[in-house]
Amino acid sequence: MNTVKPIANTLFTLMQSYRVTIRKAINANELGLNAMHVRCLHIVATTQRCTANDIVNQTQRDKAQIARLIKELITLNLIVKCASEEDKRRFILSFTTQGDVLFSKLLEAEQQVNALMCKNLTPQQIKDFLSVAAMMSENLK
Amino acid sequence: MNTVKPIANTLFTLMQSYRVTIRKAINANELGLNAMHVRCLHIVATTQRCTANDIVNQTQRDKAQIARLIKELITLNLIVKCASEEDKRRFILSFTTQGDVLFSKLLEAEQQVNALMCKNLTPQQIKDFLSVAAMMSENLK
DNA sequence: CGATATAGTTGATTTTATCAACCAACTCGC
DNA sequence: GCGAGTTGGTTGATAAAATCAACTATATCG
Repeated sequence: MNTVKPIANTLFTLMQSYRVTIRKAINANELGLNAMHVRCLHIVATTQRCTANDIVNQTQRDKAQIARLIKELITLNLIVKCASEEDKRRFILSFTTQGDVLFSKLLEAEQQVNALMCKNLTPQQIKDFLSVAAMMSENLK
Repeated sequence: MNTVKPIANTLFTLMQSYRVTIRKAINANELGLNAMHVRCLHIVATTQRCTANDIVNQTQRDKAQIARLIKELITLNLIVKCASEEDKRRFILSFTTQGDVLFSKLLEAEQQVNALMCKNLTPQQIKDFLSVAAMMSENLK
């Protein structure tokens, strides 16, 4: 029986270590944040006038799940929603001051983990790595 | 607000594409197999005299979850368990003929996806990619 | 030999995700 | 302008996945 170890195993191991390290760094357990919460925060941070629908589209997840995640983030006082002037059905999501603080902490943790990951690697190695990964991703579309 | 895009995003996108492509290739939905089933199959295939406890240790998951996954794989007639002679508490897991067939199909699908991922990349690029990934993983330990 | 540890099983519960239905607001063709 | 169809978001119900807890049989060790 062929037991060749595919590329995915290597990447899986890497992503698993990454997740564990980040969660520890932002105290995710105590804050009650899971991976999807974090992904939502990233999207709120990077999408102009972010709506629930933007998150649905970018995560390819169910509307109900996203609505619940948003509600939880609002309850945690990390984001607020205000009515859109252009379309009364939609709400614009933005960070609270507390949310800003937490997201900054998250970014800092991510950058520290990035730096740790890249120890003993040259900028060229990292650049090559990223471009290969991007091409692989593109090859799968 | 700093919105630097970390390495993890690139990898996340790649892993997501990989998962979707593999699942399609082995008809995971029809077979009722999820990612954890597949991981268990991989571990059964690569671990001599594999026991439930081996899977628990390698996946760092709860005993109950692994027991249930194993039970499901047995129900699907993909694996069997027989008593260990050395220790009456444990069972040795192995593939059925049908399980062999499915796992071969899984490996083939993985190799095809690997090949697709690596299109237009040189062996050296892939080798570098893997060694960088492995070093990153090692850096996070 | 008895206390403690371990492998596996199962019940109960929690967490996460999905399906379904709904309402308000918007769009578009007539 | 109007009505049928579409869209954005909410909530109930349900399914799937994961975790916690308790247990029994077996093994280990002082």
